[in-house]
Amino acid sequence: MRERNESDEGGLPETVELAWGLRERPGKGPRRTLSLKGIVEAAVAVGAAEGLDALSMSRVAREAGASTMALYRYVASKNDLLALVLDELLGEPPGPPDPGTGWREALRDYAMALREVTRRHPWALRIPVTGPPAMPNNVAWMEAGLRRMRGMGLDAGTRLSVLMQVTGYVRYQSTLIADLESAYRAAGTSDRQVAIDYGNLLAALTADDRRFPEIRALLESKIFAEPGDDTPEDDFAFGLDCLLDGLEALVRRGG
Amino acid sequence: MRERNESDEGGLPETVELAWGLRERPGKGPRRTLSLKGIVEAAVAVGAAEGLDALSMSRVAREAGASTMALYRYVASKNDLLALVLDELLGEPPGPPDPGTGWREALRDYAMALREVTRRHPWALRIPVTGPPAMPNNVAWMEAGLRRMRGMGLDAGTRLSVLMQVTGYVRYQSTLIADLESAYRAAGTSDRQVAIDYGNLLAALTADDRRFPEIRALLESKIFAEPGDDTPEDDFAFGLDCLLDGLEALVRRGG
DNA sequence: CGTTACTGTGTATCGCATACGCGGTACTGC
DNA sequence: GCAGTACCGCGTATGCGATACACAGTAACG
Repeated sequence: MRERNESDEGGLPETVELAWGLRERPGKGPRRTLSLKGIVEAAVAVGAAEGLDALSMSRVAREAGASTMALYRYVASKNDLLALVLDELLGEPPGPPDPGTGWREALRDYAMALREVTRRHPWALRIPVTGPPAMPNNVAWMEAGLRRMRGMGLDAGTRLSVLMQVTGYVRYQSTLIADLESAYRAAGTSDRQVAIDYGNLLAALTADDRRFPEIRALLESKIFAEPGDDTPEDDFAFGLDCLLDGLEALVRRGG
Repeated sequence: MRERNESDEGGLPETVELAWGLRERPGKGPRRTLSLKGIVEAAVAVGAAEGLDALSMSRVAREAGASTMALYRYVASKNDLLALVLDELLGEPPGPPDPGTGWREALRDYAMALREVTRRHPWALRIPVTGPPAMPNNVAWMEAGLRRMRGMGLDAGTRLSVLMQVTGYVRYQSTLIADLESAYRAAGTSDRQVAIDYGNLLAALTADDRRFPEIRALLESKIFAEPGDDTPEDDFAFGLDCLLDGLEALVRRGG
């Protein structure tokens, strides 16, 4: 028989409990002047304004109007803070689609919503993800994703697998796009110029080199020099549809 | 009219030139006691033995038998060294498949080869990738990938897009698997135990919570408690085949 | 043989995460 | 009321990280 409250279910990781709002304060000591929420928001503000590299404990503390060490009364480590930041940025998942929406459209919409999140916070893509989803919003997104896969007729394991595939696709593509954009932000040139530069780089490296016929053919097709009207978002959607085609084959095959 | 040699084609990034073996030494000063290759190998050894966190400049220098600062005579920054490490680990791409092999099998084999690389060096997955492929082995893998897509009848832009999709899939899945394995290596338990633990965690968090019907259904299916015979590698292959199905639809549609 | 460019290295700077201990505070049980 | 106690915010200290810089030695060049 345990004397503690139910929030104290054996050995949940501290940060997880904090994020879910379990673990209450025994109102013993002085009143707290900060709040976990405020700290996380300060961290988000720093990251958004100055990037992940600038997101140090001291910088966050300054933003929150406290000393560096005060933060450690609220989070166990910087990694934990970053995990909380990720969940904060994720926000709430989109609500369920209109009834009657097919799974394909529903999943596509889900991916687009996730893409929107990563577009708004590209810097956060560099935060390493350590484990399976355990934070509130993350779990809520998981729930929402599973919800949208109802009509697919897949068993539990497959559903999880497919969901991770969609999530992974969005994450990876978003990272690529973010890299591209930061590249031309850094160079101060246009995105087209970055493509042209990369084309020139490849051309210089593979010049007169018989080992790279495919790449040379690529270069001759001028896709770097004369990028079409495709935006990165078009590419994103293209790959997504391709992925969904694969899922459709899976469903047709009956799981 | 330029007096420098051809290796000095205007403004290639220094590290890129170094990796490709352009840029020769004007044999002025004392003989070098180290080599770029040796340093990269030392870095790889450290990473493999002690993980990415332990891979510091001083640690690598000790491994290479030199002082910390000596390394900076060979690489411009730690980031550059990491880029070289990545290319070293990548190694040479697999040769072309047997003639007559269909694109699907060829691409599948390509993905499996890449998966094999990431399996051997899971720690390296945490090295952030900064830009498009420019290092020798990386470009060679790109060439090899494009080569295997010949029969697909896609235009240049689409081919690149598809190749990134395959690469991204392998990278992401490998990262997930590596995280899983490091989790149970850290916990000292079995992989099954990690799944069980995660299931319990989810169960505790979503207990009696009407917001998470799908997750509770998932838990009731016992996939965490009684993992089937699926290994992570099976999951990997499953998702890959799914992705290839999507590409097949693309090809059938005619690009 | 001086000049020059390059070598490896020691030292120094600066920022980082975080352990630790202090003086103060507000609830608890009496 | 009042002592005890558990918690607050913070200053300080530690140790490690990347890397700028200056130095003394060395080898080719003129």
